[in-house]
Amino acid sequence: MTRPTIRDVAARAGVSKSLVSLVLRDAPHVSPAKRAAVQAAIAELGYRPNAVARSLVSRRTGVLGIVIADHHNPFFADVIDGVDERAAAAGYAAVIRPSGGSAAREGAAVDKFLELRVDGLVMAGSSLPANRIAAVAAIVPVVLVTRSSRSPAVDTVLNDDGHGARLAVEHLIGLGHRRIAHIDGGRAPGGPARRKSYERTMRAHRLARQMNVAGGAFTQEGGAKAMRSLLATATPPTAVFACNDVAALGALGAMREAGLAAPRDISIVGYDNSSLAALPQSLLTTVDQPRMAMGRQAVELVLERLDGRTGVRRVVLEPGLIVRSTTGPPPG
Amino acid sequence: MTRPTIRDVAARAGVSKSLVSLVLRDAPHVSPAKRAAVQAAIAELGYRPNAVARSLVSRRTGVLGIVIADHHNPFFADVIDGVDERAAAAGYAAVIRPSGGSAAREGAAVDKFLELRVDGLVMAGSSLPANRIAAVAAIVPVVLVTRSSRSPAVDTVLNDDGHGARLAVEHLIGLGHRRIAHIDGGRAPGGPARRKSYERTMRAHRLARQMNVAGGAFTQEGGAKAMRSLLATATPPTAVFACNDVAALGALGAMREAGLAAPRDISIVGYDNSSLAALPQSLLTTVDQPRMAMGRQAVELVLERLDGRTGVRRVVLEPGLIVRSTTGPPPG
DNA sequence: CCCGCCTGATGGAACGTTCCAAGGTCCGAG
DNA sequence: CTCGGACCTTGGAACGTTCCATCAGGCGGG
Repeated sequence: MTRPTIRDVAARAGVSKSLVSLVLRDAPHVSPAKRAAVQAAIAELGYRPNAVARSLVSRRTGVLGIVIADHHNPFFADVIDGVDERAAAAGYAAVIRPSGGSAAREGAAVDKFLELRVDGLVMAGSSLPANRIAAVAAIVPVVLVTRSSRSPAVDTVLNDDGHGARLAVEHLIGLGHRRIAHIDGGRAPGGPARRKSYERTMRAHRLARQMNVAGGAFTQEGGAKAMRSLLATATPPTAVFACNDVAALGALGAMREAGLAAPRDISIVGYDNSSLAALPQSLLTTVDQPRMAMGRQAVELVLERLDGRTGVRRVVLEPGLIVRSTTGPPPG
Repeated sequence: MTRPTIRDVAARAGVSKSLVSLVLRDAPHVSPAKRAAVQAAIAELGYRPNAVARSLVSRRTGVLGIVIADHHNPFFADVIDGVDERAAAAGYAAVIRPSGGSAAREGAAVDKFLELRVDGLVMAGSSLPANRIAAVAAIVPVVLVTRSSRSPAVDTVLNDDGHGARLAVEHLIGLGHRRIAHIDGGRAPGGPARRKSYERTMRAHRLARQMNVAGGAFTQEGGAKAMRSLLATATPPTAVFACNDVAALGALGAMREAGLAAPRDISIVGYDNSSLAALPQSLLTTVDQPRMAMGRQAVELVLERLDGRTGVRRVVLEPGLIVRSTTGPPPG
C-alpha cells in the first residue's frame, strides 16, 4: 500500500537501483534492452521519483518560491504569468504563497520557503525590513519586484516609477489641469517614488502651491477614503493621480457616491495598467507597467545568480501612458 | 559557506544530534541546561531545520498543494484566502500553482506536486479528466472545489449551482422579463449545472420557447462574444444570466460597444459575487458563492482524510442572490 | 597473446533528519 | 549496600535518491 521506490522498480526490471537512476536521468551507456525493461517497470508500478529524496542528495529542489503581497490585485496575477512562463522554460517549478501584505505573514512565508529549500526566491511587493531581506539573500538568491534594495546580494526588477508618475501628471497638466492631487500609497513599494515624482513634476511646472497629497493606500478602500477627504475640502482638485489602479477605482467609487463622474467633474489616472483598468466598466487612464516582462526578468536574475553571478543587478523597465476615458479637460 | 546542519549545532552545543532533534521538536525529558545550550547554538549558527531531510524520514511534508484554474479570476483569490487560513491553522503550508485553465498545464502542476510529496491536494476549477483525478486520489487526498466527482476517493466542495441559477433566473422573471438568455460556461466546472438549471427554471415558468443559450466561456472575451451574438439576432433578450461575473462584465462591455446600458436596455446577472461584481464601476447583480468558506471546507476535508476517514464527502454550500444595479424591469 | 580502454552495470556511501533501542546517572526503597 | 526505575542522553538505522569507485567483459593494437 506504499508508494513504489527506485528499488521496487529495480527488482521488477531485474537490474540494480543505480541503473534505474541512470535511466531516470537518461544518461548514456545504458543498453537499450535494460532501458526498455526499466521503463516498462516504471509504467507497470506507476512509479514517480521522490523529489524529496532527490533534493536531499542533489542539494537543489528545482523549486522557486514566489511571495506575492496582494494576490487580489490583478497586477500581481500578470507578474505571476511572467514568472511561471520563464521558470517553466528553465525547468523550475514556481510555487506561490500569498502574504496578504502583512510583514509578519510574509516573513512566515519566506521562512517556510527556506525550510523547503527553494532554489530561489522572488518577492513581489515585499514589505519586509531591509535587513531581513538581506539576511535571506545570504542563504538563497532573492529578487525583489517593484521594490528596490541597497543590499549587494539582492537583485531588483522595477519599473521607473519616477518616469511613470511624471507621464501621468504631465498628461493631466497637458489637458489644462492645475489643481492636481495625488492619492498616496504610503510606504509600500512604489508609493514614495511615485509621490516624490508627483511633487517634483508639479514644482517643475510651477504648480508647487497646487500640490495636494492625500494619504491613501494601494487598496480600493484606501483610494476611496483619500478621495472622500479630497472632496471634503473647500477647493477639491480637478484631477487626481492615484498611486495604483485599485486605489483609482476606489476613488472613482467615492466620486460616484458624491454624484460626481470622471472625467466630467474630476479626471483620474491610475498606475499599473492592470486588467482592472482595461475593464469596459472602468476604461481607466493609467500608467502601464510591463508586468509579464517584470516576472520573466525576475526569474532571469535568479537563474543568473544560480549560475554564479555575484554582482548586484537592478533592472528598470520603462512605463508608458495609456489614455482611456477617465481623463479630459477640467470642467468649465 | 554551507548551511549548518543538526550536527553542527550538536557539536557547538556539546551534545548529540539526537538531543538537538529533541529540542527542535521540544520534547519532554530534556534538561533545561542542555535545552538552553542547544537553543543558543541554533541562534548563533542561524540554523534552520531542513524540511527536505525531515520529510524524507517522517514521510510527510506539511505542505498542501493548491491548483488554481484561473488565478486572474478574483473568485479564486477568495477561495485561496479560505484555504490559506484553514491550512495555516492546522500547521500546514498551502502552496499554489496556477494552471491557466489548460488540462495539460494542470496535469503538469499535479505531477510536480506529487513529486514534491505534498500531503494533500486541493484543485479549484479543475479541468482534468475524471480518471486522471481518481488516479491521483489513490496516492494522496484530493478535494475538488467547484467541480463534482463520482470517484469514492475524491471529496468535493460545491455551491448548489442548480439553486443559484434558479435564484438568478427567477429574479429576472420576477422583474417581468420573459426573453431571458443564458451565456453558457461550456464544459468547465459549474457550466453545465448552471445551464441545466436555467433551462429547468425557464420551463417551469412556461418560458421554454423563450429559452436561448449563447455559447460562451468563463472569461471576459467569452461573455463579450456571446453577447454580441445575442445582440445580432432579430429579437435580442431583455435580460441575460451569465455563467459568471467575469463573463457578465464582458457582456456589459459588448453592450456598451453597441450603445446599450444595463439595466435600461438589458438586465444582467452574473455568478460568484467576486470582488469584480462589487466594484463601484460594476455594481453587478450576481449570485453569491461562499468563497472563503469553500476554501476552508476544502482543507477541512483534506485534513479528515489525513486523519483516516475513508468514506467520500460532498459538501454543498448555499448560494444567495445579491441584487445590485444591473437588473431592473424590462424596457417599455 | 596480453594489456589497456571503453561500455555497461553495480554496490556502497552520502545527503540531514527522525526514531528506536539501549546506555548512564541518580535517587529512594528494601 | 544493592537494585529498580525515572530521567536524560546517545549512537545507529532508516528514509529514497545521487554519485563515485569499481568491476566484468569485449575488443583493438602492440
